[in-house]
Amino acid sequence: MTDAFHPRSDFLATLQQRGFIHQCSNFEALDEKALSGSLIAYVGYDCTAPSLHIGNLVSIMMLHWLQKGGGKPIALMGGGTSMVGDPSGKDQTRKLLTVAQIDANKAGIRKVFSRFMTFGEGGTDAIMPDNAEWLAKLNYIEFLREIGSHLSVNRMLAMDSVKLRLAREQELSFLEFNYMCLQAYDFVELHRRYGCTAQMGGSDQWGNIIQGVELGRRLGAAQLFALTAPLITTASGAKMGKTAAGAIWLDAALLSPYDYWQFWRNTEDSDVGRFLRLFTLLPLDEISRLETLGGAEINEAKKILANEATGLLHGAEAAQSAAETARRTFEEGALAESLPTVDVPGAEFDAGLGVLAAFVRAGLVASTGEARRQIRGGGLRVNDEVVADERAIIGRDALGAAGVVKLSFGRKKHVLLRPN
RNA sequence: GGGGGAGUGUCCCGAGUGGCAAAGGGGGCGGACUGUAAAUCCGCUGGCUUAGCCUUCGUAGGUUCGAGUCCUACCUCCCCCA
Repeated sequence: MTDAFHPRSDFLATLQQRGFIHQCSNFEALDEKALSGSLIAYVGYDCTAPSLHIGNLVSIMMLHWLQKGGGKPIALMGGGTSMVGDPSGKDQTRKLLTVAQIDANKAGIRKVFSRFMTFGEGGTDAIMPDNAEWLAKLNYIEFLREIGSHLSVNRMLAMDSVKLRLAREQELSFLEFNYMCLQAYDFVELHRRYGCTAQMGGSDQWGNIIQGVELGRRLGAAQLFALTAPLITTASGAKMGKTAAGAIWLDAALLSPYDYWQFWRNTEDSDVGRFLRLFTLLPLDEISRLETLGGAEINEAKKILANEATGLLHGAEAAQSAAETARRTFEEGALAESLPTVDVPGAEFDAGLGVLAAFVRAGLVASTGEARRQIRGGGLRVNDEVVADERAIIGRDALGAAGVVKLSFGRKKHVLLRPN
């Protein structure tokens, strides 16, 4: 739908060229608004996990480009909506979170944003309100009269998120059903408070966002806009960032910069160009050059992707250090001391540490049973030697010059064990 | 309120008739091949002090040498009737 339209505003032009746009409620009018330089737009983030993950990165980048294009980004914390839980795209009701959990999650989530946009009091400075500010003190009857009277149940029942649940005969509680009402109200409230006129999000949010747009119109507010990004999958169709180890978290405490760098380094060939456009700030002509690299040369493009993406999130220094660790580990086969390290009491080394326990201790495998299986499959190595005997003992003699033992799980996951 | 059906390995789907650590997928992980890619092929995919032991089939009891499988009660969900 967007190919035919050529936005005049920097903001939309950039988003379009970089592949951020899936749907827009009114492309021309939004472009007009952005061109006038007064576009204020928001993305909502629920506090359902201790950190945001890579799936949230697309919308964060949208906020970044918004600010760069002269707009004002609002990163809305869903402290209030997290009390309810968004049923979109889910088959089952999510467990209700406690207030304490939500607060803890919120604390983990908010710190990411300052890396992607500038916060402050100025006209295009980003702000970060929390919808608990207005949702928590809502009066039920008042809400029903003021807002509920403008929301159509017929309309909501027709929404995909609801229709799918009903069609599959899966429970949809009244609580969850209200989520979209609250999100619609958020949009209107942000317009009242800050003059926000656009809401952005993933394509799964389209229905919820449109509810807000329509509510705004019925309440006689100014025209509101919906702008969604496509669901990002890998070329092989998998959802981004889903690995057995868990989600690709944006918080360094949950996923080290090194592992984050590795995630990007392992991008599929056919995704490199698309990901460079979405997840880095590199100029487009540079990206087109990089994506024409073929064969093994595309590895260079992947390194640049990893450097840029990691640099954005964790800083250039962390990115460089991750790149260096990877270079030594993979290209030289040398022992890089900056690999993730686990300390083990020296006494255990003196006594001799069983391989099985050692790998569990390093966090590379989940149980001794798994360690055993991996040994049978040839997947574990100590100091680059394949472990053949599950009864093997790691003692002080295994410590190399650097005073550490290198444990490897597969080709790519390495941990250093250090006695202390 | 009456009648019928369903809940299986804590990733998901899903066989399962008294001998079951439980078929088969998907997903994931590992190995081979490569370029730290994809595709392909192979292996693994409850826990432990692993010739063995322990814990799993909605929950709690019961029958039996032995129960995912049979019986009873309960919980949850779905369908039909009211």
